[in-house]
Amino acid sequence: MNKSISDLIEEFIISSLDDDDFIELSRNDLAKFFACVPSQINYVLNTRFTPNRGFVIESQRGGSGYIKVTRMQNNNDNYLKNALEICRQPLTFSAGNQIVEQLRLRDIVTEHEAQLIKSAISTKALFSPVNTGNKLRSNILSEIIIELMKGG
Amino acid sequence: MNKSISDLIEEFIISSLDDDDFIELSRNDLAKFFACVPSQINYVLNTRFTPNRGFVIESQRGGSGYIKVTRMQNNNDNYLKNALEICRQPLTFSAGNQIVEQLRLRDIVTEHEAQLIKSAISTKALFSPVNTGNKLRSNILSEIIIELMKGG
DNA sequence: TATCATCGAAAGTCAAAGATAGTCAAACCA
DNA sequence: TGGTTTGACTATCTTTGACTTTCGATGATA
Repeated sequence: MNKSISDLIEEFIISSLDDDDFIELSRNDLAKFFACVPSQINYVLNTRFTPNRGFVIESQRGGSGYIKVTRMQNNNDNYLKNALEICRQPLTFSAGNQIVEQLRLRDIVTEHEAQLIKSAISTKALFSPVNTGNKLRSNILSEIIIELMKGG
Repeated sequence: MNKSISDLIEEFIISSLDDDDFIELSRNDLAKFFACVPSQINYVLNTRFTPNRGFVIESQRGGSGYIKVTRMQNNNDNYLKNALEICRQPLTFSAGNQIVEQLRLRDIVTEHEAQLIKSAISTKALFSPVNTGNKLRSNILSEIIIELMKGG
């Protein structure tokens, strides 16, 4: 089989993950190493290192920027996979809550964590006349903080 | 990870705050020590030693000028009230994150909880072409589940 | 001696330049 | 025809430097 550059880049990243659960790369260096354009690194990450396949990508731009690839440890958990699938559809408050309760029952989250998540997805948190991302964020954080104020 | 000069300056200041609740520095001396221009010190202070992160900066110009960095230590109840106040305004991702980091620093939430909250208010979670509440809810839950899949 | 002008030594501001990474669509190829 | 490759354009974070503001010290003068 003739491997594409993308295949080689994929292999390189996967073998780098042998030792640790995550690696940090420089997009530009990696592109130079494989003699490709930098955006091809993004292509590989977007097509092969998805949450579905058990990876999480984080990055930072600017001076001393980086791309961090993390291998998930729990991505084989069938319930989580399933829940993620369900979350591709819109969820009512009640449906969302049921998922959170399942997470709790299976001990994937603590009681406290479950409460926080419920606050984050409560109708009140997600309601806003002006639905800008930033306003939603402050709404959600407000509800979480109110939950935290309950003490514990 | 390749640290930027700004990262190093941040670390230096934070470790200087290990012993005391405040330090006084000379902007010029610090700049010389890190072989950078003086205004880079301001950059670090403005981006990393913000009130949201729990620091107060005072300074004096002129002959015997100085910069004083103080670590805030009001109690957690006050902090929560204060944070709730801040949340009445829209928050950028970075501003939201700083609040979550404070919650962590003050041991109001665990590391795991902090990660979950960050997922909930991430740009990706709050982005949706159709900003209905239900769609947002499933977005947020997706990001949280992906975070849970990372394991730990 | 009291006051005031001046000067030098800080720190502050802000915008441009530099260094990364991200997006997206066209072109390419198997 | 669908997955790859490319590159132009964009977004974000850092570094730099020219210009501004403030403060204390010093010296001149009434």
